[in-house]
Amino acid sequence: MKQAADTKARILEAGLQVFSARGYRGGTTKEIAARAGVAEVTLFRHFSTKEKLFQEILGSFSFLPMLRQMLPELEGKDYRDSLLIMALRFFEFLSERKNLVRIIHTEIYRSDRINRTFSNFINEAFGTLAAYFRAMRRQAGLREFRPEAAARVFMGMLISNFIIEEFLGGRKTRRERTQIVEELVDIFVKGTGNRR
Amino acid sequence: MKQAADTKARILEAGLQVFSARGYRGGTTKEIAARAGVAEVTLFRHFSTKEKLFQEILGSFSFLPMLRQMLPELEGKDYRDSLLIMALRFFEFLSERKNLVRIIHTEIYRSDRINRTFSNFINEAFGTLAAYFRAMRRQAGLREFRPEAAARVFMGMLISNFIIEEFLGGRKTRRERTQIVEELVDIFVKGTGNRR
DNA sequence: GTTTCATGTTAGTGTGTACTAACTGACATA
DNA sequence: TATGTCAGTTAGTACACACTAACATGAAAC
Repeated sequence: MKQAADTKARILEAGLQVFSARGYRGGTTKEIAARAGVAEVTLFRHFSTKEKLFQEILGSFSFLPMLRQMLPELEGKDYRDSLLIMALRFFEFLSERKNLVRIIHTEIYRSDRINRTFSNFINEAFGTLAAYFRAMRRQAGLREFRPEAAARVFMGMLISNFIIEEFLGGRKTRRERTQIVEELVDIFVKGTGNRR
Repeated sequence: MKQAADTKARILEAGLQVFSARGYRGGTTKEIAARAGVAEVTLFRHFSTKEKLFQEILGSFSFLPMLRQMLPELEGKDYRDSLLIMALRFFEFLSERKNLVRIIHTEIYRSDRINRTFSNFINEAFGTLAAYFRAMRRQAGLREFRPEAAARVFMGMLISNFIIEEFLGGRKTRRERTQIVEELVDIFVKGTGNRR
């Protein structure tokens, strides 16, 4: 039974990789099983259908808990520093879940479930971030701007730059990536901050 | 022969819709033919393979000519006004090609050709925009910032917000959309501009 | 009126793929 | 020793899908 759990985990990991590389339709149970080092029939013993396997893989994506946990930690910190930390952690979060991000990115129109999940995720993240900006605007005396708009700009520039860096651009070192994120954040901070 | 061209166009349009809704693998020649109102065999008379049809559909995407044409028109205009015009036109451009954008968005990892095409597009657009920012920085006396970073932030916030609005969010009126874009641009202008 | 051209109809072929059935073997536990 | 669990092997089913062959039809061009 310990072994069974292990096998299941290997299949999930293999599924993640294969679906990420080939999409849901393109990823065959045969290839997934091969990559997991099990017989195809074993895959079906753990997951009754391909769809079930897919759903289970998706279950692990959520950024919100991390965001919620991060916000209190930032209390008292400088506005720019806070944003930089958030941005870097967000980038890291996405990096660690690259394969999952790619699946969501490509399957989002075809799967109602992904679509709903992701819409909720986006809306909650926007809401939470907007609340943060609203608080900071009072507290740190920022410019006049709609917090919702700021949340959109912030997340938007991060997500799309992550995707471009990660999936389209050439490999970057950690150092280079930090530098890019820093520049993005700086422009944003000047766009919403008061002085400096 | 006039009729033949017309039939071909209908197949291309149907292909665009079907591939957009179901992806390349998910879009069947049967469904495309049905939507175009032709027999499946007619589709294969016009396009020897499904792949050829797909490639021909993709051929029509390019933003760069439009960007190049737009830049001279903006000469002499206010920095903020210029950016707002560019942003709105870009949004409109994407809206008009919604289906194509969706295809690129989802097929980009699976098709080398799309990947190359799109990488070039992004790099050229970044380059052109960066040149614009470099010129403006001198001319309009903007803050110190790396033009490449500015180009990234600008395109990034627009693209990702377009995708979120268009494919995930609820329907928006033209007025609301303009408002959102305006807010994004404002933050960006404050982030890079000198005063105001 | 005959030929040509674009398309339709019907009936396939070959292949890939999700999923199943039936049986076998290895190992752990009681 | 007996039993239950987990996985492998082999062989298969059913279906969807890209693509083809052969012949028919209707309209326009000559």
